[in-house]
Amino acid sequence: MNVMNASPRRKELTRLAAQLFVQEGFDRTTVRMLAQEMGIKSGSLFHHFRDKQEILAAVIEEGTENALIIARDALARCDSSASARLHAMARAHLETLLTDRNAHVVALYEWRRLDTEARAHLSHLRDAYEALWEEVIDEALAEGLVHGDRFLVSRFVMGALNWTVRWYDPEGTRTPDELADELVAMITRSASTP
Amino acid sequence: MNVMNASPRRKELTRLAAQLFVQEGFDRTTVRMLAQEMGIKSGSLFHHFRDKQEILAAVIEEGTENALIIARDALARCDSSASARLHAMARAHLETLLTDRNAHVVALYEWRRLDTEARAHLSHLRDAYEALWEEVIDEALAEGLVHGDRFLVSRFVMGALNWTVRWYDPEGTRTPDELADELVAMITRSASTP
DNA sequence: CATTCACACTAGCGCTTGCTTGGTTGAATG
DNA sequence: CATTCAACCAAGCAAGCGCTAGTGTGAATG
Repeated sequence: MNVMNASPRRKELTRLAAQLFVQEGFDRTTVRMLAQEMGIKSGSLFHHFRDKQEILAAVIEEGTENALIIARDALARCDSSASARLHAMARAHLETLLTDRNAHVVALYEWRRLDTEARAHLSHLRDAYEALWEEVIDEALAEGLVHGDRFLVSRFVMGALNWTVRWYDPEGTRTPDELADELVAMITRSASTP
Repeated sequence: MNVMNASPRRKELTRLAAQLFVQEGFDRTTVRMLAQEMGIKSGSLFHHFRDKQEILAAVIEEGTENALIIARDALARCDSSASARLHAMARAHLETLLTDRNAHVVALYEWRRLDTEARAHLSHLRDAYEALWEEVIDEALAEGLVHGDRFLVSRFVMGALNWTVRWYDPEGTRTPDELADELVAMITRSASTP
């Protein structure tokens, strides 16, 4: 069994697992289905993962780590104005959500299937990500770009963005960036949409 | 087996099932757990419901029907201004979401576990509800209360509201009505929060 | 050339699952 | 008082579940 997530084989298996978990749900995805999708027999699966739970944890960990990296990167390379940072954060959020879609859908829907230890570990990652949001929201509040309670605003914004996985059509006319900008415009006083 | 949802016994069983589905998730809730919670044996369950799927459908149907009733009622009894109707709709949404919480959490999380027929039937109910929202949003757009695309705005608003089931604490200081008003204020140009 | 190692296989154990079957109640109905 | 009927129970079947044990590879390592 591999301990690190780093093994390239394991990373590929994790990606496949994410896809199946989205299609069928975690509980309905059997180890035999996972194995078949991976082109191996069900027993061989446990060479890469201790148990089924660990596959779920690997999927969610991957997704959340990617989200953190992309968000930090976006914030680092953008303008330092509150508006620019707000736009960058919203765009980064949708970018991860919609490109790394499978992993995030799993994280949103199957979080409760994690056992206590995995949940504790992954909570830290998620908290780090949410802290980024609250930071950016704080700056927007300070500049009067948006109004309201910092906690509430960040929850509302993340809710609106996360909900997109339910209805957004990548084949449609709107790009994720446009979507993000529209949301920011909606909660921002100065912007206008003719 | 009862065909109608109307049997009082069945309604009570549905309520209990909703609670268990929230605690454990649909797939992890066994018919034996359901039966025990209901104070009967597992076999007796199938006198009330054709199969496990039908219990899930009953839970979601109940919740969605209630949401429709409450929303229509709220719209009927409120002022006819776009602002009043927007507030009423948001408040109604959170009221159902948080009082009939179990059923709605199940609807949000376990929708995909429904089979094709049940999903088709319940989709109509849900569409009727969402149509109410788009109507109210349309009026708000027409009066210049909010700006943007009708489709996008309604999705963003519903996302922000539905997301509350993940973090809202009924024991906390904020009432659902305050929450709803805060969200409306956030997307509304004229309001201000000192 | 011997050893190790990652990776895969076969076979199946022990348990739980949703659901069925056939029968028993106790109250309401004609 | 015979009949009906919703509601329940006891017992269990067939299928599927996660996971384990033991073994076989071919490539890399010493």
